[in-house]
Amino acid sequence: MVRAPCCEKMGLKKGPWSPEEDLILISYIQQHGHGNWRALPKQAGLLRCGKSCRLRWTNYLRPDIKRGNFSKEEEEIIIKLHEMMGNRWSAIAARLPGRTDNEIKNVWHTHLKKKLQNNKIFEDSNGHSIIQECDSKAPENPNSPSEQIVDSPQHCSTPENPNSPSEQIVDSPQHCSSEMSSVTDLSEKTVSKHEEMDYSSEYFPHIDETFWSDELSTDDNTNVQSSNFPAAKDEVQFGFPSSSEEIDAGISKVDDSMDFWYNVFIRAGDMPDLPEF
DNA sequence: AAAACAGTCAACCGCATACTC
DNA sequence: AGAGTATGCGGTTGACTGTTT
Repeated sequence: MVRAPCCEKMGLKKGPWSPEEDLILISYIQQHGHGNWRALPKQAGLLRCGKSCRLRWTNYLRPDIKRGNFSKEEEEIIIKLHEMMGNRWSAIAARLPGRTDNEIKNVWHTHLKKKLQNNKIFEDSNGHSIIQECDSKAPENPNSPSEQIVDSPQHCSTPENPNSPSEQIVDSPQHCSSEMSSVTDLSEKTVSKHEEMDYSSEYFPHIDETFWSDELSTDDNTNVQSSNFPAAKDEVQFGFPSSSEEIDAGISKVDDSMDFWYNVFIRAGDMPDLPEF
């Protein structure tokens, strides 16, 4: 299939976005929504490709994005979900309102992966997580009997791997308690392949079939008992639009959002003139 | 003080899939 | 049904910043 040319087109800007570009994009979407990303930059007067605009909007400018450091609870959720789903960042992001897949991916690679390593959880060559005793060193022989196969993303229940969850090698959520639980704690809860797991909602939200669908949007989390996700909805109530539908519909919440961004630019002393759309 | 190194994160790339005609 | 197009996604890159030497 022939792919349409995109950013390589001459004249299209790449690289970091300027505040002016940001405001133009925000302003345009506020007025017109983002029905067609490809047409958007031209109509908005941006020298960017649609893909770049979409990425900038979804990963940074979208007003329902929660900026700032991840809370411990959020980190725990990411770790748990990653154990279950592997690198399905968008699916993980769908469980963390206000966070983007890109952000979660970055956090995973920069903080959480290291955190897990510090807690002596290793991955062997097959992608299995291996927990090591707190006072011991990394396994020289990954097949040593003292190590336990805890989890492997490949073994998770996914549409591609239709085995029922009860048959999976999946780490129990309680292994990721607050403060990342000590390694001693982890090793005490040795997990073998056939050990019965506690999937009660006390530790983890109820998950139904649609959980595994990529199609879920962040505002469609009704199949998950969100009460188990601290810092979910309440923390992103700034009067910002909570869904793209609201934005598209031009609901008044968006105006609050614009006020927010205008203030940001004004404070920065960098308020550009907006073009007429 | 400055060079080297490490960490972080926004942005890009290319593939897969969904959608439209 | 199939070609063309749009969008979503995960992996990767590279610029920037902070820290160490």
